[in-house]
Amino acid sequence: MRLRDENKELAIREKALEMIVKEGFDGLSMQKLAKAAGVSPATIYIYFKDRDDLIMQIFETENARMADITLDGFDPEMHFEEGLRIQWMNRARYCLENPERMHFMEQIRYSPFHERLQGASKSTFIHAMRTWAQHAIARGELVPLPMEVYWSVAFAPLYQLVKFHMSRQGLPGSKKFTLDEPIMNQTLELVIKALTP
Amino acid sequence: MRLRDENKELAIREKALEMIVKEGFDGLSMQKLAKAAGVSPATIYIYFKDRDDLIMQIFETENARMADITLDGFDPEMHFEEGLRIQWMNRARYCLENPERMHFMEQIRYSPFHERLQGASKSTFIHAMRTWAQHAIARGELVPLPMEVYWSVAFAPLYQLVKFHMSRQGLPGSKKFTLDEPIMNQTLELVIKALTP
DNA sequence: CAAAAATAAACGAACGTTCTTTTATTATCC
DNA sequence: GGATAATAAAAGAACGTTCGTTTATTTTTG
Repeated sequence: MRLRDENKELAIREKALEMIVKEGFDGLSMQKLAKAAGVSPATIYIYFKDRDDLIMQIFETENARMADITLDGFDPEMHFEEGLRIQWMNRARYCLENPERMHFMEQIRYSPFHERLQGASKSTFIHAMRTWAQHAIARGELVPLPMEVYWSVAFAPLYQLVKFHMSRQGLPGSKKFTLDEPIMNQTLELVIKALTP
Repeated sequence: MRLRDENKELAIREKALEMIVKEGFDGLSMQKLAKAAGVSPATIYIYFKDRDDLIMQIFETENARMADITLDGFDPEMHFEEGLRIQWMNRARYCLENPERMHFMEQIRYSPFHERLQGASKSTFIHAMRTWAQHAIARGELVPLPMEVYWSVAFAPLYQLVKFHMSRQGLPGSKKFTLDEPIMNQTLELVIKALTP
């Protein structure tokens, strides 16, 4: 029996992600992907059921990677401000060090694929975030809010900053925008001001 | 000479938008679109140069519509809080009344199409926003900030709320989330707290 | 009737996927 | 321990279909 060459699967995954980011979903064709990854089209179907399965599997992998990085050094028992700061740093690190993967995730998130994947998301991650917020509220470090309101204020500004950074031009008419640590801290202070009693 | 039937062009645009929202970019085929719009495939090419041109023209139209609604009742000379409140209401109104169009815009915004369209965006809109913010800073109603930081805190939370609303489920594990006026005001208050001195 | 809109039909190219064959690797046997 | 059978990976070529677009023709209307 012949063993699978895991480099092949990896090459397929990486090239597929790259093609989607560069050319969008209609830019990902199985034959072009096979050529780019240096395999036969049929080989792709050894590792993945079909085109959709390929895309979904890549998404799952990236989702897990993102969750891992986000929770690095984080503890749900942390004080609110410390936890928020760690999460911002972790998320920013992921986004800035993996711009291509980040772009892929966003493209999925706003495509019809996403609703097919909603249920599969890691609930342990969400659970950790939820208990952390609840503890912070109980300790009086965070104003009591519906989770969605809290989440929107706490993290959406960060992702908007990342988007400005990745578009390499900020708002039209501005000079180029770079998301550095002073900018991030400045924004984080505003968010903390909004969320602490 | 025969005149163009503007209903045909409209039908093409509407059906194209609908198909992209429902099935993504690879779900938009010219032949299926022609059938859906009740015209011949060749007719589409009377109104649009090619597939890309069709998508871009729809985007331009929707962009203009969005900017119009956003600026409804808005004046760059307004006080900061009043201006922000009007903009939030306008944007929310657009998003909630046109979920399909909103979804289309987001799909474009996160696709490779978007970078081809960056330059074409309405600069009068951005200009109005910029002078409004600058006046507010001069009057001491708004803390001085880089435009990107300000924008991220001022509007990103609203769009995140809209996204929760449109996904019809909020955060995993929560009950269904509906963006109503109390929720919006509550979030807006937090944002104002962050941005005012 | 002139001219542009609108169509039906067709073009080659590219699509996702599969069929058939070959290649590489492990386990088995003498 | 070398030959060989067994098996799955991998490849190449091809499948029928659908793609975006165009051509040739007809229909409509100023």
